[in-house]
Amino acid sequence: MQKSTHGGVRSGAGRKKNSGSFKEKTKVLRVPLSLVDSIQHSLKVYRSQIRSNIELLLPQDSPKSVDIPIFTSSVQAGFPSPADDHLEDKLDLNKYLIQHKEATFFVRAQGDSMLGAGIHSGDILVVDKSLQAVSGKIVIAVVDGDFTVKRLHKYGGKITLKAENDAFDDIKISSDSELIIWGVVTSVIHRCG
Amino acid sequence: MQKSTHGGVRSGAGRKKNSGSFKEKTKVLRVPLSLVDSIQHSLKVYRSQIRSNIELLLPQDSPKSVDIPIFTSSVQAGFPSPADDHLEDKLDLNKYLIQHKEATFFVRAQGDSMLGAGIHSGDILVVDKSLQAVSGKIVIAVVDGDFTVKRLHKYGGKITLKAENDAFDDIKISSDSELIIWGVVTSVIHRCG
DNA sequence: TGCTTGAATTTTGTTACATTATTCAAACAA
DNA sequence: TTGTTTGAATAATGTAACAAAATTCAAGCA
Repeated sequence: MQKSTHGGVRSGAGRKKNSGSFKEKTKVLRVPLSLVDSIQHSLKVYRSQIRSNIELLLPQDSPKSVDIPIFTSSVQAGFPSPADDHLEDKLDLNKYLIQHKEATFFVRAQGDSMLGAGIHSGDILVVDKSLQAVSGKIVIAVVDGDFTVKRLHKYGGKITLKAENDAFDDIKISSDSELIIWGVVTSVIHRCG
Repeated sequence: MQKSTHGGVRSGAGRKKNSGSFKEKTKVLRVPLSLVDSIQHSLKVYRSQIRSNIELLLPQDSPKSVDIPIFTSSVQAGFPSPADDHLEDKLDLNKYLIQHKEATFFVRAQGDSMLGAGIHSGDILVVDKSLQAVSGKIVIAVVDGDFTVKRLHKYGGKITLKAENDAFDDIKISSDSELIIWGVVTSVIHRCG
């Protein structure tokens, strides 16, 4: 039997640090069983964000603690509550664009698949996670782990994510693909420059 | 040296199952460092809920919009016809009491410290977690791990949780006590029995 | 009868471990 | 030379194991 000689010392080889799905160190935590599912759901979404290189901007107000909301609506364990001072009567834009501060995020759009809907690459999308994702809305969705912005169509029990650009294909949601509606796009901020 | 004879078999002794702070089994999960803080914050709140034996009722999720006719006129000559589909003068209690469905919870009040504000023990409180906890609001707060319902007072940088009943003392928030504003009470449902 | 004590048992935060995934240069083939 | 294959090196990741702390309660004591 010929011994392969591919072997030998390979200094410099090996997996790189922070090459995991979170791109950072991890830690083990003990949590109650009833929260396991929702935490894991959140981790899955979080992973997708990172994988898709999504730039997530939280509504200004919580400057330092970048709290990614952990628990989605069905869980009662609380969100961090920013019980700050009140500012009031200023900056109408926030009030105008944001209905649910706790559920609103800004996402920078990538790609041109939604040009027809006025969404250019680089635009900032105002996303409300608390809105019902009804047919016809433009949604941020996670399909099989990948983030995408499309218009949601539900018809006859079939779900389709439609691109608003002929150069892009629609995404038909088959029964074995995984769809997570992450939020509904309520506004688009496009900067001319 | 006298050997104490307290020892010996003690069948039946030992810590009881599910006597931990979650009152259920736990599991270890590996999570990214950047989420550790917010998860632990949520766990702390969750623990407080359990410790205080809070009865948490989530808004009914899909009860098909419970429309109850409003009797606006002083003359209630007959019931409005249910066939009178075309809405407008109908009130959906859910819609009326709940502004942010994702952020709204019902909590059953315990104790009489807020009698003056019309909150009786056993009442159901509608709590909106997305509202700003400004001075003067009745809030659900977690003070050093304990749930409580009080009126929030901020004055000159000092925070006080005021009971609405002379038999109860106010809670002054010192700098080393921990205050988490859990939500703002928007309505009280009192059942006459 | 009531208080003290420590054995029994569980919780809980952390470490250890085994398996999997990833990376890359040496070895090989063209 | 240039590209491809291979497996050693290294890190991620889910789970098991562990130790320390917390809790419970009956035996022993006053």
